[in-house]
Amino acid sequence: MITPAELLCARWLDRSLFLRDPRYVARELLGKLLVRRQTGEWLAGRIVETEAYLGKNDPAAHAAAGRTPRNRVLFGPPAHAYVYLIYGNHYCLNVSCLPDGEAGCVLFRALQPVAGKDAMARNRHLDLRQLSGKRVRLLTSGPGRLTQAMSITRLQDNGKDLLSPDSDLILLDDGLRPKRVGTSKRIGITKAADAPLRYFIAGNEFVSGTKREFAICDL
DNA sequence: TTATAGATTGCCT
DNA sequence: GGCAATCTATAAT
Repeated sequence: MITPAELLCARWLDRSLFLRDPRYVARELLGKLLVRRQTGEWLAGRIVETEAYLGKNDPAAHAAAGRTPRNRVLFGPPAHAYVYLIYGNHYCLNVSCLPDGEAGCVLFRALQPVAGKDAMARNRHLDLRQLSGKRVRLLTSGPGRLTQAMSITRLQDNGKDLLSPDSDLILLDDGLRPKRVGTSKRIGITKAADAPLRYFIAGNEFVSGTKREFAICDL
């Protein structure tokens, strides 16, 4: 866990990072902080697992079908939140990449809680006292879990600039760098299922889908 | 207008 | 490991 003072010292990310290819951004975001600034308490999680979704050449990407009302954020300026409902139950959070007009994004698949754990547990309707050992993973391990923990919804958050000082949902860098990064196929998709576009901090207990095959990336 | 699949999760055996 | 829950974008009538 990190203190509110430490969070205030964390740096903003440079928007130019998000102009780059989602595969690069997905790796670069590992170790960074996703922060919900709400009155009373800040919630923050370290990004430990991501997936890259490309443009029209990636059949698994929402952008593959071209611009629609749902995916318009993907075609907009970089570093904005793309939030959508999946399976009628869960929200997924992505950040847009590449210049305005070009689609591409990174999906946030898992966070390690670093601040506001109590609020996260409340948002998840879980009792923190019962989350001993490996069960803490239930807080933020998985794309639907982390959005619920951070109370991210399409109505509230879709289209928000994640680098704006006015935003209540932002990305920060506290200087931590992952020691080892793993890569594997993306999880839960049927099209382009073999592309190795998932990235995670190797060994981190909040990473989802651990029993699958992976390789260690060069940093 | 109706049908279907989906970047998931949680509860069941 | 199997499968229901629950909504909606998109495809098929």
